[in-house]
Amino acid sequence: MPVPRGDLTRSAVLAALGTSGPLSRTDIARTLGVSPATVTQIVKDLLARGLVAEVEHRPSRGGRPAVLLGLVGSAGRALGAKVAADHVAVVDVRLDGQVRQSWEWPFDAMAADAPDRLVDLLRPLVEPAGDEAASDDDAAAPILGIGVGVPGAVDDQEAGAVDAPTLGWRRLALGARLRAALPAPVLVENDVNALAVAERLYGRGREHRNFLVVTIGRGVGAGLVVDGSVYRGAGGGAGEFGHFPVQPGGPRCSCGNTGCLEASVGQEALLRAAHEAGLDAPDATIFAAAGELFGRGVAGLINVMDPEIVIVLGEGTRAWEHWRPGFEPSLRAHLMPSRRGVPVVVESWDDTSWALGAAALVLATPYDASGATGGQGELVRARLGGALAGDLS
Amino acid sequence: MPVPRGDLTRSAVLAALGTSGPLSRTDIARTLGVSPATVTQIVKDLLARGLVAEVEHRPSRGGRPAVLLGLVGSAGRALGAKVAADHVAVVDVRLDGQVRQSWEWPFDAMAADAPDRLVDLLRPLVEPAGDEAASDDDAAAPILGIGVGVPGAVDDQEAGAVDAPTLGWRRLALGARLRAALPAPVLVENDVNALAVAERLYGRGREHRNFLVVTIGRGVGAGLVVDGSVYRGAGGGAGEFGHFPVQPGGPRCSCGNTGCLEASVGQEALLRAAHEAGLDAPDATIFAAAGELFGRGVAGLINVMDPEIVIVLGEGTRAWEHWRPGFEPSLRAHLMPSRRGVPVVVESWDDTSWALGAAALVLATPYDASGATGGQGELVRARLGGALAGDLS
DNA sequence: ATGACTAACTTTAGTCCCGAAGGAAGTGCC
DNA sequence: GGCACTTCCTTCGGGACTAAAGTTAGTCAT
Repeated sequence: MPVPRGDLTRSAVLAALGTSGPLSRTDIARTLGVSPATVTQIVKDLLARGLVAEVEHRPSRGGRPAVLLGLVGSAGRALGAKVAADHVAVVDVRLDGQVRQSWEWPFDAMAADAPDRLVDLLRPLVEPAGDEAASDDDAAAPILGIGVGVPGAVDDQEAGAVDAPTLGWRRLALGARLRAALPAPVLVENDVNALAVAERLYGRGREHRNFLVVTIGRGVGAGLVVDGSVYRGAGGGAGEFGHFPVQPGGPRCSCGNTGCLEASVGQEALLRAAHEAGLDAPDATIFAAAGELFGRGVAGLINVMDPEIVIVLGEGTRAWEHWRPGFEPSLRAHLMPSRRGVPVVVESWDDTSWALGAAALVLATPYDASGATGGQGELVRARLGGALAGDLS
Repeated sequence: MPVPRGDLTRSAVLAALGTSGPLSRTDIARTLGVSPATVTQIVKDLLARGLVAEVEHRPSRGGRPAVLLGLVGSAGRALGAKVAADHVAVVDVRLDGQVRQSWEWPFDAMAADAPDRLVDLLRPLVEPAGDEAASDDDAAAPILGIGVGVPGAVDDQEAGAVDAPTLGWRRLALGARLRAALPAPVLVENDVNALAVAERLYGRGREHRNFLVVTIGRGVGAGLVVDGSVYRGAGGGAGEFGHFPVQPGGPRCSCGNTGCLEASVGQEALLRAAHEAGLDAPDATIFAAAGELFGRGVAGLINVMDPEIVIVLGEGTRAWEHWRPGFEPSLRAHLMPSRRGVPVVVESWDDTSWALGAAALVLATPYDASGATGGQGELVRARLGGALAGDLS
């Protein structure tokens, strides 16, 4: 069923290589649903530009052996920044997803000049001091763009206007501010959605077109991946799982309502519960109660979204053994029968994960067919295409 | 941002005309994001086939007047059938959405030969007795296909395997059975999803690409429209809103769990509550409690999906004045601040609505770019394209 | 080795759609 | 009427992708 997809095929080829490891031309044609002829053409161009390379020859099983193609990791890199209320984490990632370097700085998001401070942090990374630039081979790789993950709703990636109550940001045009001050495309997105993109590119999501990413930590969030791409909703607010009403008459939430999931199982809620019980840290009882609510919420989400898999991430997963006893039974008890088989996996987590997600926004752009990234996405693509071998038209 | 869409552009043109009334060629080009040149080409072909016609000339406002194009309603028709536990409702609908005729028959879905009985009901409609065939001009219009809406999950429209506990159907290959016995393409789909398609084609959904359809009646359901098309989930089960856990420790549901929305606010639950209170019919108190739960559930859905609008449908809406007092305050109390503006509209409802939704499955097929309808969709398209003017290739 | 077979590519002729430029059909002003 | 102006539509050359038919490079039996 040939469904042409415009100039995006070139990006799709990069996507296939970026997400599914080395592939032969025929593999690519098959996975993209594109004709082998087209792949030949496009690969010819990509080889000339130095974006892909012939990696090895897969031994034949009775036919001409396949030539495996791979992305040239050093052909580009991206910066990813995760903005939290009190700090900023940044990573520098190669095109193939390998982390080159990471940083973390204290940051006061509430400050009036927070956007300018963010620029101050990022600018040196985009324009390294000329002297030490040559110290690393990869440093020569062009920066394709900067991804910024924020804990809030972003109206669209093009405009980059952020509503993030926990950062004290209200309709802040972060995208425009950063773009004006930094010499690279900037993509701003909700932090959980960014994680979902990363998961789709490099994680379990590679094998699934419909899945959910759920995070626990300071807040509670969800990323909805629908037909292979992240669903942003009408106003970029899809996946606001933190304000799922799970507890009638529950505690008041920062959003003003009562009974929100986040108000009961967010980090702050757990600490408050511990404090009220006269403890230093949440104990098993507190975690069990939180796990019970979280399990019910996730079950509701699974029932209504019918995903192939659910991936649990976030700082909270470090204490997962405490969550599990409450979570598992509650989840199973509220899943409808036909959803019982949906795997809910908890993945490992480290401090750079959020920032890596933000970087994935940029690295996924060449592969993005939905056009959600708008003009900035075009810029990223242009940098990737033009930077190495110049204009080969 | 030109994104070619393959041979589907022809379908997209029909879609635009079918959903947005008469349009000029330029209008079509604009709404589809396609070049005027392409529209000219395609329209030329469609005119030759008799699928569209030049309707009138829109007076100019200082330029060449636009020639408005419209669908030729009599170019095709579709049957839509809604299967319920105790009856089947069927409609015969023209290409432009106008209902030609409707029927309703008692039906025992639990019977072992239910699929055969359904065939018996539908066959005469597809193969009308030759004598009276000429009585109606439209009867000459080819039947493009038969849409069947069922209250359950359908794995995919191509296979048409149905899981519908309320009908006693478990992995019933309804699609295959009907296709083997009826001389027309058959599309089987969840009834609420079918309604969502109809709403997208003919209702409020015309102006929205992201919205929710929520139904109340015997059961509770939801249809999720994401980026313009109905999201079916991994196993066709997306939108199973009836098993949203809203009431910890609530009544036991037919699915085996407790606290499901449907177990508290479905028709049966309301009648039982009335009976337990010694009443003939649910009173204000019962409706208020149900409305409260329903409002909370809908709020959760809105918070997590971020739709542009929510449309409430189903038999239950006939008694909406009883639901509202419980529903409205609960909904507003649980919506997060940035969702307060999302309109929740209750639409009028009549007995043919479900069946009309099923018919919309077929009528939307020519417009469907997602490929969800598979081979049957191709057949529908072939009938539409080939039937009138023959093969013009 | 020599062919039979298989699978991975490549070439070729053709289709679909686009951008750019131009023709067509009106209004409004002199 | 004549001329500018606006908007709608069409024609034309070109790029992207395809299907179908080759070509290449291996394995496997004889």
